[in-house]
Amino acid sequence: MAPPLKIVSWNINSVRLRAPNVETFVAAERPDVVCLQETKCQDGEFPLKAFREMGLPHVVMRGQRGGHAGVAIASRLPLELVDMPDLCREGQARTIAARLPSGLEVHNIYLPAGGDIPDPAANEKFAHKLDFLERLGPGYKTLKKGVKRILVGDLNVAPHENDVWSHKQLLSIVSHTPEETERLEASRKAAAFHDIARLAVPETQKLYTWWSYRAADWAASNRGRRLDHIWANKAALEDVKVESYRIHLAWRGGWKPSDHAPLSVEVSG
DNA sequence: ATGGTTGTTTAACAA
Repeated sequence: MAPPLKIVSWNINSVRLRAPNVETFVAAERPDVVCLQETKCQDGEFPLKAFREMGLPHVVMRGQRGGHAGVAIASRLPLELVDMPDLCREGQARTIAARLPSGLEVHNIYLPAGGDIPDPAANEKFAHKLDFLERLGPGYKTLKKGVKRILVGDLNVAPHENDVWSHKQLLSIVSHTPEETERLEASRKAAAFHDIARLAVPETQKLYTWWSYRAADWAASNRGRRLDHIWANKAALEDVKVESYRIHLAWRGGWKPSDHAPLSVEVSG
């Protein structure tokens, strides 16, 4: 039987600065596919050589000018770009998808953070975030059925009560408002995706993937949020078995860490 | 209740 396929999602917050972090992570965890968000570099600036040396020579990427956003998929196996739904009305570099030799599609999304004020009338960035969330469900509904798809990324929404350190205190904080959490769940269900984290870990258990840089001691205060996600559709779950789901906390610490920890899922079959 | 940090690109902006 073939060994499991290990897929990672990581908001790296500048891939040029943190290529060494990716390198130590890849050496320790040996993932087959690494999906990155907030690469913050244009395509010509991507550290391809470092990824080749990590054993991830196949890279598809989408960067933009100005040092914002940017997504990439790096893989041990060959990748073939596939079309994605049009989710970003601003045309930013927030989505990329590729097909593996097995036919499994990996979709990588960096959803807008949405600014600080949770009011679409007062905050254009929040309006954009809600629009992106609303496009997600219908966008995926139009894609061909029966294709195995795994969707990963920094979706910048913590949907459940135990996806944040304090449900009550975060209800009016962007990332956990009902406007966002309801849209995310509605879109996920409309697109027939399953939330791998909550298949693997009961909803009663706290799960975080992001901790603010602004805390004096992020681990001690542990005021985290689960902003990063791994979803799988029915076709994928019928074909493969989820062997593990992990949040790699160690990489939130160490040398110049991203404010997001990497997530991994192993699928076999 | 407020401010706290980081990265990119150059004083401001996004997160």
